[in-house]
Amino acid sequence: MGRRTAPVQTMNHPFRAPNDALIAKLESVADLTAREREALAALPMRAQDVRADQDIVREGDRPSQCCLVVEGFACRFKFTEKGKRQIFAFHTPGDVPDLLSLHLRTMDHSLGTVSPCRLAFIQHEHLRALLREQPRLVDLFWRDTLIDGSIFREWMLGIGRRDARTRLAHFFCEMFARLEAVGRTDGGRAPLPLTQTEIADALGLSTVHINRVLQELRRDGLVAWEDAVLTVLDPAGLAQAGEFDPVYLHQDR
Amino acid sequence: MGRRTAPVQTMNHPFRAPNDALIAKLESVADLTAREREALAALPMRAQDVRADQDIVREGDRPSQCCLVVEGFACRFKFTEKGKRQIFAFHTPGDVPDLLSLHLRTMDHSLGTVSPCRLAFIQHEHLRALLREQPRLVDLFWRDTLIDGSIFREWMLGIGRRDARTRLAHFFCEMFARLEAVGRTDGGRAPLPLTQTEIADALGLSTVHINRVLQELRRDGLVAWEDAVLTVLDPAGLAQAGEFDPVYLHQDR
DNA sequence: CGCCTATTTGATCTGATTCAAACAATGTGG
DNA sequence: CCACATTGTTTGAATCAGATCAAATAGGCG
Repeated sequence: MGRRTAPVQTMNHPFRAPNDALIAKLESVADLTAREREALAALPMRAQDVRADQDIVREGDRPSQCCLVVEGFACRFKFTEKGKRQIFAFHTPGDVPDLLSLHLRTMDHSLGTVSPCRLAFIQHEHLRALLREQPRLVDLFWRDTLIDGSIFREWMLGIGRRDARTRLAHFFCEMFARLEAVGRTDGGRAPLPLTQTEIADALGLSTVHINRVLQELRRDGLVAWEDAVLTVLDPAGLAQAGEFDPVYLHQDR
Repeated sequence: MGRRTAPVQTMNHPFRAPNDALIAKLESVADLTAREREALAALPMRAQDVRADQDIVREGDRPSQCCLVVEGFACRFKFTEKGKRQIFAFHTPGDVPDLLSLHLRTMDHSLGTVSPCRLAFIQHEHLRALLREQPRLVDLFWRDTLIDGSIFREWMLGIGRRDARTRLAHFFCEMFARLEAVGRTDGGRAPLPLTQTEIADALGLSTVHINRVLQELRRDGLVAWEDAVLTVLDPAGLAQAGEFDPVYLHQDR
């Protein structure tokens, strides 16, 4: 249904420089000093538009740069030997999904676009220089890595121990909460330019089953989701259906 | 079968001071300078023996200290609202499973012992002082967090997309590889003081099913596992059965 | 118009769960 | 030292959530 038609721009916030996306994200995590903001604004990066479904970095690669998502949605994933895909995370503007390549030589999974994206690439050397100059940013990035891990655990809990309906409801809650935290929502609406197959691969289910469960959530008046836009119709009901408790997102600081 | 009988000591390596467990772990990750080693040896910590199945930190807690595993096995877990448990990780000597509490105020999951353990508690303030004094250690710990995340992703892939037999074989491979990396194996043997229920909770399966699949792996001559000791009888066969590729453990440096 | 991708529906199958009970090993108190 | 409780493992039978297979529908787009 035309999800690929979704423009690079993901609902409001047209950033001038790609650096602004990173600064905004970090400011949602902690207060930045003027000096830190300056240093981040001066961080050299090369912006590039990429269409949907393109690999950015592949399992086994040894990158010398990191990738900042400026606009659009990206995801991290890996295939089973039998060819089944598991998506580990969806990433939104301001995220640096492969920050790990700064400390882990070889990629243990792949990174790709899900919607058309504007990306910005940052050389490791520049990132290292920045962190040497502004050591407190190390703590911020480290903290971000920790939150990343917390989200992985929550997904694991869902995949391992919750039924399909709960999992999907929880997923919608999480995506909405995360997008809200970076100012990408509009009332009860949030951009969600994904296919049902991608959600299935993220939740460890089949596309067919996602479809059926999705109809259930719609029928129960909890959500609407069309034209790449998720609308949460009944926040409390959805949270209850998804056993959603946002503590694990650590948005408090 | 008497796993609770397992002594606090987990196969060789009786550490003198608890600090040595931490130093040994970090040295398996990177070379330490003499100064770093000294600083780590001087890190104040309070050792304590704890019996099996005890909670150390609970979801919702706001710890002011971290916990180092000196001997024994610990695990991190969380319950579903319906009371189902998912275990996210097993931790072995040298690990600091709740290092995240240094940067995330409230625990989003619990930490407990699985076997009798010797633990050592380190006040956040002391850890912070150490990292201020030896900034390179921040990178080591951050790297450790990243590897933690990588392991979470691999578990997610298994739970979401691999069948029970593959999952269990993979699990045995991983535990063996990790224990080997910290010098806790003896030929093809490694301590594994877990119950089938704990493995089930880690792999998102039922105890009954773990039992049946385990019998399969035994019948096929891939592993033996008795008296809390895992014996890998056919490393290549087990790795193949588990689709095991250790890249994600990032043991190379 | 015709192609491609995504969604939807129906029918069937199966890996894994659940329930229930037996069995085995260890530890405990009298 | 035995009776008994406790915890963990094993087995069998019934059931089910979700997968798989197959095909129809529906938009968007060159």
